[in-house]
Amino acid sequence: MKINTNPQKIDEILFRSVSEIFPSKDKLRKKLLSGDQLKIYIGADPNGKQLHLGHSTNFILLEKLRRLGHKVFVLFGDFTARLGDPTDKLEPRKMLTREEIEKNMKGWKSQISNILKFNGSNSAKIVKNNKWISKMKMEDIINLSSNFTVQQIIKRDIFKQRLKNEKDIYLNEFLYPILQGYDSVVLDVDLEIGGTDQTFNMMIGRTLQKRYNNREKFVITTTLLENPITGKKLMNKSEGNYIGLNDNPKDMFGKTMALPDKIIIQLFIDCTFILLEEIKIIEEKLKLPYINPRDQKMKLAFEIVKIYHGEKKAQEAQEDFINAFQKGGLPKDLPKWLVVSGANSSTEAVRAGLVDSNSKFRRLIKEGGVKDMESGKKITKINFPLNENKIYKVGKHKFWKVVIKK
RNA sequence: GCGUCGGUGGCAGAGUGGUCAAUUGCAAUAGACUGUAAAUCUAUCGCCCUACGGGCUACGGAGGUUCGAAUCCUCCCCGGCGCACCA
Repeated sequence: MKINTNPQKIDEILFRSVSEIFPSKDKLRKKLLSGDQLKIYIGADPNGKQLHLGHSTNFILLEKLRRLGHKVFVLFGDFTARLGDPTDKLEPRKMLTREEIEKNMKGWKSQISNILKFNGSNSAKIVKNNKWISKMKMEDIINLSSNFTVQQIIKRDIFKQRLKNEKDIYLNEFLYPILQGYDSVVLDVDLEIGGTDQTFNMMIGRTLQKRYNNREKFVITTTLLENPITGKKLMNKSEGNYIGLNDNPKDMFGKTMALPDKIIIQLFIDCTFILLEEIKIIEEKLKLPYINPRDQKMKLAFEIVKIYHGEKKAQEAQEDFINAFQKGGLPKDLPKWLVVSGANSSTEAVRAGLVDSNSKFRRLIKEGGVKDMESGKKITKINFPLNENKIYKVGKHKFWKVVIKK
C-alpha cells in the first residue's frame, strides 16, 4: 500500500476538528509525511443503541487517514463496556449484559459503515478487547496497574468532580482507563483518535505503549459539538436535538434544520466531507444580510443525510422538507395507519406512537397542535372520531395518515 | 460498629399533619411571531374517564397512628458527614 503524503491533505487532518495533538502537531506531521504506514484506531464502548452526529467527527477523520493508505481499526470495548466507563458520568454507571453489548456492536457497525469503509482494499477492521482482556490473569492486571499511582488516576476531571461532590468512585472504575490503555499496547498502534472527553484514557494508553513497546503513540483529540449559546453538549437525548446516525432521512434532515443557526459552520467542519475552502465561502455568505441562513442550513442537512442515506434519499428528504414545511404541503410516502371507522383518535394516536398518553394528545388538541391537513384547520374537538381517510399534523414535526379499514 | 443528617417529578431543589398531583428554576411540549433558527410572549408539563367535574397511583420500601399523612411513629433499604476499627 502506497501512502499518500499530500501536505494539503495532511494539514486538513491536523487542523480540521482537532482540539489537541500529543505530543505535538509538528511531530505528527513529520510522521505522516514520512510515508510510513501507521496503525490508527478509535476506541468505542458499545454502551448505547445509537450513535449520534457528535460521534461522526472521529470516524470521518479516521476515514480520511484510511484514504491516505493507513491501517485503521475500530476497537469495540466489549469488555470495558461492561465495566462502565466513568467518562462524563457524574453518577456511577450500570453494567451492561453480554447480549446488550452484542446488539449494540452490530448496530454501531452498520451506522459507522456509512462513513468508514469496511470492505475493499485497505478496509477498516473491527477489533474487540474482550478477546485479550478476558484472558488476562490477576498477575497481569496487578502488573499493569502498577504503572500508575492513585494520584495520577484521580487527577482525571470526572473523578475530581465526583470527589468534590462526595459521590462514589468504585475501584473497577479506576481499572477502566488502564485496561483501555492496554488496548493500545495489544494493537501496537501509532495513533489514537477520540473526543476531548477521552483525553485522559488515551494518554494512559500513550504511556503504556511507550513503556511496553517503546513506541510513540500519537493522540488526536477532536472538538465536541456544543451549543454555542448554552455551552452545553449538543447531542443530548433529553434535549430533543439528538440526531442519531441511523435516523431516517426525513428525520435527519428535519432535525438538522431545527438546530440553531450559529452552529452551521461547525457542523459543516465536523460532520461533513465538504472541503474547507468551500466551507469558508459559506461562512462568508452567512455574513451577508440578504442571505437567508436557512438555505445554508439546508445544504448542511443535505450533506449530512447524503453520508448516511446517499444522494438520492437526501434529495428526496430535502424536497419533502420544502414541500411539507416551507410550502405547508404534505410529505410523500407517509406510512398508513389503519383503523376501523369511528375509532377513538387519541387511543389510536397513542398506539401509533405519536404521543405517550391520551392526556398528552388531549392537551395537544387544546393547544391547537393538531391540524387537519385537508382543510388546514385546527382540530378543536377532543376525542374526535376517525371516520374518513385523512392526514393530520400532530405537533410540530409529525404527520399522521389515517386510513379507514374496510 | 456508634453518632448524626438526609432520600420528593428528567435534573436542581421547596414543602415538614388537611388549602398537595406537590412552590420555584432548568429542561421539555404546543401556540403566536418566524425560516421546524434565535429572541420574545402565552399556555402546558402523573395516569384514566361520560371532563369548568370525578377517579386512581405517586414524595426510598413495608407496616402503623389519625376522620385525614410527602409531612408523625416503628422496622428495613440506600447515601452524606463525624468518630471508632483497619493483621
